[in-house]
Amino acid sequence: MIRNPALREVPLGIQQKYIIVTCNYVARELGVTKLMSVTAAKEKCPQLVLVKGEDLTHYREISYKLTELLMSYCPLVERLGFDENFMDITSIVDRRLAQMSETNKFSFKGHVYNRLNAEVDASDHPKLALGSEIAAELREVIRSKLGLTGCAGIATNKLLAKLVSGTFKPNQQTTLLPEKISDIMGCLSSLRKVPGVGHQTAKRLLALGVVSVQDLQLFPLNELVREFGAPSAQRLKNLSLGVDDSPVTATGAPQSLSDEDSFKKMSSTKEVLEKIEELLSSLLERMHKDGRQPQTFRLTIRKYTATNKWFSRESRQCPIPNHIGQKISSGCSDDAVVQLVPLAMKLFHKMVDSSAAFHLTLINVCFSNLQTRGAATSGKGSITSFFAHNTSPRKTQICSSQTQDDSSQAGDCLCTDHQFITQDTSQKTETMKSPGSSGAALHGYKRKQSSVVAAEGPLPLKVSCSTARSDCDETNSTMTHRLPPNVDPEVFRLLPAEIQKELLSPDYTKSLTNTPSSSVTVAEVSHSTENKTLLLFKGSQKIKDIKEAEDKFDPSDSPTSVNHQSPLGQSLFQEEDVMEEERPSFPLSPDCKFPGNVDPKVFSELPPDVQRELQDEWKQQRPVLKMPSFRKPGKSLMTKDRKAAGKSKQTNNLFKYFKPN
DNA sequence: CTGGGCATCT
DNA sequence: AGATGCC
Repeated sequence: MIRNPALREVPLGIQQKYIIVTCNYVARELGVTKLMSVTAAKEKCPQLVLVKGEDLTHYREISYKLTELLMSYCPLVERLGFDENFMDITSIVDRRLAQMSETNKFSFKGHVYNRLNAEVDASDHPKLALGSEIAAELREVIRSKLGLTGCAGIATNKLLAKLVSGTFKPNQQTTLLPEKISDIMGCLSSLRKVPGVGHQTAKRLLALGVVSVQDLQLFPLNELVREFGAPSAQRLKNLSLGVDDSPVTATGAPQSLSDEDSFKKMSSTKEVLEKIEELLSSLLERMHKDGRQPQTFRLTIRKYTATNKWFSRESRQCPIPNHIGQKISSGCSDDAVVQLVPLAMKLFHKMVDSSAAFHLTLINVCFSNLQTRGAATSGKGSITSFFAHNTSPRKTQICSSQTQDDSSQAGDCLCTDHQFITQDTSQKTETMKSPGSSGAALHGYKRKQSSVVAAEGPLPLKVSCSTARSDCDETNSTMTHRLPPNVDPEVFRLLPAEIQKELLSPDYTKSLTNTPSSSVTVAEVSHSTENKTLLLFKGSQKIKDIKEAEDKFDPSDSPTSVNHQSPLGQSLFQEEDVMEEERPSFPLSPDCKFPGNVDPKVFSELPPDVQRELQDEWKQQRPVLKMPSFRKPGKSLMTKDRKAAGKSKQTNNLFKYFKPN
């Protein structure tokens, strides 16, 4: 509808193959629903206008624009699919609350679940009331800047925000008060309505006699544990009660890019090869725009079988040799296709015996293990990053609102190269996710290399972070006393700050297993307040021509200008700062022996065994410094620890050089 | 029971 | 690498 405003007034369906994947509200009023077959939809609504939607490019672009817009007001934005975003706006709420004078009056914007707005005393729920105001403001910004409308839910956790967001459907918002939690949970017509309870889970619950949400609320936990295991059992039970302690975690840039196509039948290798070429060339284009370098390639297929009709996909994956990876990120797409096709076919033949008949109904190509070029092979904990010329090792960053022993309430620390600007200079920012997700550049900024390489464990002290140097000083002066027993303090002091900090992180000090895995924890983000306010934006149908929207907002305005005018006030990002490219300041070495950012001189001075490890890694034979897929804060620490312990052999040997002889 | 993505857990 | 879940 944005691309063709005339479509706004007609019943419109978006078609992928034989399915209407979604449709506008005009069509819905005429009986068209999502996921309806094209024939059924045409029957119901002969005037239905169809637009092909297999190519997601436009949707993806708008989707990320929206996420980035939200992120400019608050970095804690978590994407859920292309059209939903969770936001933890606690910090904005608290700031407003603090700035508010006694005389200010509260009021809820939009609906309040199961209450008549007029009867609600907003001062009973000041934070949620402010949340509803912020939601209204954000929705207005989204409308004026992007031309999108949508719903929002305001509640005390993600589950509830999501559930309540849909209560008043097109383009409205609803706030859920704590005293209405049981109402909204009890109203759910089936367990399947609970986000997190999918088909399989619902089936298993049904086998236990659990049908409704109420059944689950009352079902004995120990029996649930028997079926699902303790963590899942507790999670399910919590969900049924409207309890959800999962934090909003900044999604950052995607961890994989893929492209796929489905079809009725494909049965020759020639067709397969051509399809793979086609998919690869479009995927490579996206990959190039992303700027990161994939380390892994995966091919997925779906075979037609009578018994296993439509589901069950199988896949094979392999590492991408470095010389090919370079071509991908440098934009030699044609070369890359040529090099990748044989790789893909190899994987294909691992799954399909082409001497016999076969019948495929889907092919998917995927790049994953995406590495930012500045960070070389192993973002955090990487030795390799310290070989870069001209680029000081990146600052670690972290930080949460309110760690346990953070004495100054507003003094949360952030360490990044781009400083995020806030009006309140004492207030810094939040956890970002991965190397490469540099705030404003989640998607498609070519060679937008984040300077954030490492996120690290919670340090129970403040770390000043304006420069690497002061970082280092601070570390030296305040932390050496916590060294593990087998570490020589002399050696320690000579290390770069990042390594120092990592050695001091709980993973090291606890187990000495030398894991490079990061240990950002859940706690900082989610335990910060008792009354977390979360927003969910859902759906978006457009109301205005995008051109109109741009007219309304002076296009010459820098993106920041709206922030100055907006009552939301302080954007955390100074656009110039964010957009400013950090040029890869090291040239790509013509010498293929080393990755482009490795100084041969430094390399030659390394101990032979470390040299060998690194070379092995570069050759992709033995990923000694295999980058742990970045762990989001907030997931099971158990899992992380187990992984770390189990993988200690694969991590680098740096640690042994600290044992004093 | 169809469609093109994504993520997380095992 | 598969299963599951979300949009």
